[in-house]
Amino acid sequence: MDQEASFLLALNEEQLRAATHNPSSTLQILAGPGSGKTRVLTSRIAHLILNCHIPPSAICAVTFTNKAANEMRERLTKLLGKTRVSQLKMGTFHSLCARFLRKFAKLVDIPDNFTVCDAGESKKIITALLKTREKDLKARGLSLEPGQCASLISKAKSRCLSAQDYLEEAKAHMHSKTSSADIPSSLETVVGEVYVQYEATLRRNSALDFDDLLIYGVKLFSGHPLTVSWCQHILVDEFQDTNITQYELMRSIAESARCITIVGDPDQSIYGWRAAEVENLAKMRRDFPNTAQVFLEENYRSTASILDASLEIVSQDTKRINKSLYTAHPDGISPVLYQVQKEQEEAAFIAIEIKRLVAQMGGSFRWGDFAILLRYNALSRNLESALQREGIPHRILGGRRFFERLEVKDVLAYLQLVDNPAFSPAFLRVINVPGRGIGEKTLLEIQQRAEKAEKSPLQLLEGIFDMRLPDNKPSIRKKITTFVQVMRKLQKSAKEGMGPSDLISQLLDLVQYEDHLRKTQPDWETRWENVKELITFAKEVEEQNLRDAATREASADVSSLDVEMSPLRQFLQVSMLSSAGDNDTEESSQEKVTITTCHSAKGLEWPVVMIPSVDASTYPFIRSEDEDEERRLLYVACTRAKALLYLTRSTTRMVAGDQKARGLSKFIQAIMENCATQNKMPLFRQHVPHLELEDRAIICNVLQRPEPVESEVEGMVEGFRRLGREHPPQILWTPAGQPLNPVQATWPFAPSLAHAASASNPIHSLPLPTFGRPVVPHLARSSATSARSIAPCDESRSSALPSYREPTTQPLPPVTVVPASSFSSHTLRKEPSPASFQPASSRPSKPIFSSTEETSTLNMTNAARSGTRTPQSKRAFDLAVARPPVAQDRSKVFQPSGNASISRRPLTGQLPTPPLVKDNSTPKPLAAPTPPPPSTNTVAATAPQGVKRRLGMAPRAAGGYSNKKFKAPTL
DNA sequence: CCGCAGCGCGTTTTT
DNA sequence: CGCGCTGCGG
Repeated sequence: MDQEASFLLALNEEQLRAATHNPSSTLQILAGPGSGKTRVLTSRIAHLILNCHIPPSAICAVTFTNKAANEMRERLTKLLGKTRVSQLKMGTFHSLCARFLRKFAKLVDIPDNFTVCDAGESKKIITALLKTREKDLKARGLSLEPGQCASLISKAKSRCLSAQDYLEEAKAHMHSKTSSADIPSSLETVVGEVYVQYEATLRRNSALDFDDLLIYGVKLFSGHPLTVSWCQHILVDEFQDTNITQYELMRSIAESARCITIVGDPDQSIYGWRAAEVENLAKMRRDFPNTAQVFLEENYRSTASILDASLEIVSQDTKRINKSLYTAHPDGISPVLYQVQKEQEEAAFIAIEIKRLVAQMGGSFRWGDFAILLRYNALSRNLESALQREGIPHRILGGRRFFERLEVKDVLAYLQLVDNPAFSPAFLRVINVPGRGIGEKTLLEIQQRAEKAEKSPLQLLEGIFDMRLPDNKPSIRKKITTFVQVMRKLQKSAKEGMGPSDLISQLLDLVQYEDHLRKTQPDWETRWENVKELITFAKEVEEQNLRDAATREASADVSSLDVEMSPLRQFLQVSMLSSAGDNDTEESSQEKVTITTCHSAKGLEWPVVMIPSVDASTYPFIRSEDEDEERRLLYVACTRAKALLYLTRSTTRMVAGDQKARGLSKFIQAIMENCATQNKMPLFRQHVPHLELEDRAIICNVLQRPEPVESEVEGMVEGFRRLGREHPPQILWTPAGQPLNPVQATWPFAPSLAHAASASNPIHSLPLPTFGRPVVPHLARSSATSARSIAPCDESRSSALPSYREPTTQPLPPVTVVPASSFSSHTLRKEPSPASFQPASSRPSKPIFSSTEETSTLNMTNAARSGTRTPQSKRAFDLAVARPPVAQDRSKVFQPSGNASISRRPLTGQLPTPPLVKDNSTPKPLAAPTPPPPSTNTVAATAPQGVKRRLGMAPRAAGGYSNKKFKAPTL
């Protein structure tokens, strides 16, 4: 092992074993959440290159998302340097296949200018195909939705079944009278026929859909072994989410070397709906009998109480193979369950709580430390409103939403057509954009004529334009003139090598796209912004390409993949295969609360995670067929949290315009009941944690951050208190069932409409001191207690601690409604609120859209609408109701020195006796109630501004926490 | 061909 | 409630 191998020293025993396992064999790394699998994967790659002397270009690393690929690339660059990393074959299955297919298109009989067809376009094609069968189906009493049909075809492709295979399978079903689980066999035949036509359509259009990229990849690699002979080792991340085709792909790439490393966790398998096969883990061991397994069971991410609760969720699955997972981290704050009556209250709770936590952590949390994880995107509505109202900067990692917007798709369609004139989905999209008086009828005629002449629609129009072909009776030549001219101009520019960003600019100019938006779209301004955003994106891609080309040149990488691609084609491919959030590594995103789905949160982590809508219709999701997968999904979401985890729900949900009652998610209900009947300490606490010095110490310890200075905490807490925010009244879970009585008190959300509207004045938000680099006396202690610095100690791992349980919880009293927190116990007044304050610059540039594509509009007005002002004192809430004697928080285990007592113990749900239990059940107000300040200026003035701090030592590098650019969030 | 009004429907997850 | 689709009139 040479001296470059210092990276291996950072690994624990198991990680090291995984990273350095015999490179010429197959290996499965089964890694629980937060067990450092990315680190192991990158270390293994570095090991292969530095110690085993495998050339980087002979290594293939596959990730599930582009984001994961980018992160891995970043980490590897630190270990290996740019040059070597650029030579790695790295990316998602889809992007890798696309790159190889461009280069070797001829070998699998496709044109090299193929267009990647997105799901929307696929669906449109299928809709059109189904339309011709509508009557036939109806006559036979059958019905087939385009979406359903598309998904069946996609699933077939995910199993590596061609249209013919599928039809045969359908036939077999018919004869044996065994119908497939999804549909009756009579429909299956229809789907098979549509599948045949769909394939033909794609080929005619020189298009591949997402699944085709994989299928043709398999064809290429298995039919032409020379195209993968470079591969000496392939590594696959998130293996539990691969489907059969991806497995075949992996196998064909590994065909000659047979050296494979995979990382996976069956507990985190959440893509079954997309035909992922957890079975692949077993299949791999059958196909490669010498496959070794390494288990990574130590969690470095979360506090013990978060891990405990998460495991309690996932282990409800009786079929699950029990796996151990432990942490050396302290218990920390137990996960919070907070239930309210209305969805708006739930959103408001989250927004207020984020602010409260920021204050209580005295600037050690920034907005980017918070994530709100949703079951589906549409749940973001209320949250956006609430966050906007509170002036909390946030971003929606809506996945690919950006590339699905009308204006973005329009522009892309033009460019697709430039690159691939045969691609009629793009033609159909833009032929009448901007309006050229070409409607359904004209279009139909064009399509029919094109079909007859065996030409693409664009070719036909060019013929008519050049008068090589006759015009139609009502002339269409006039209508299409500008269109053809535009296309020709763009094609010429593209041929001359013009980059995509300039091409877009030229296009926008030629078709007067801004005018078109202004005329047709009510929210044309944001849409125009998006178009400009696309140009920026294009520029970034261009620059990246140039950089890559430069490093490639320097390294004389012969086996490189992307050399021959035109910048336009490159850009289109990246656009189709990446989601908006992928390249979102900008610092700006660090300053924003992240809202995203549980699915796309996979592999990510945040100090604070909040999961709303933990109700019976969402977890498991009503329409989901696989309850176990839903449970795992919640598990994945919970295990994203490092220090604090919140589950919230409202007892009613708006469905179809009116409120419907909804119960607590059964996954959580079961846990609550369990704890109650077994008289166990609840795994979820039902009041918001009041963070004390020791809590901050533990949190900062887990996050490997310096602790805040107490004066800072006091200042920010006071600032928060002055905002007068209160948590909406809580509905307590009780063992007997709930809720007893709905809350009668109306709960007006603090900022009035008037304030929300006049929010242009940002003064009312407190400009709090920025956070320098404090000297942190606890730092040494923090690192001493941090998990990583504890030497692996095997006996403690296996030895079960005495299953001792302290009878802690008194049966809960029949209180159902609890007022808000007792933190802001003064009257709500004309307190200037930061309601909806958000400087234009910090507003998300990718606008907040509703879940549906294209026609969605910015929905800011709703936020303002929902608050009704009730200038009544909320004091009653604070004073009248005593804190319920909720169970003591076992997280409050600490030693007077502030040194958290840390035991390395398996998480069994049974607790060792705490040496000292601090009762947190009657939190005191942070400060005596004071009358609200008379004016905004006072607020600003009283804020402790400009407190200068000494610069201290830099935080531990391992923590990855740099407060160089860090500004304390402004409340 | 385009814009508007009315109606019915229904809210997943992603490369 | 908001979206998309349909049918009608300019």
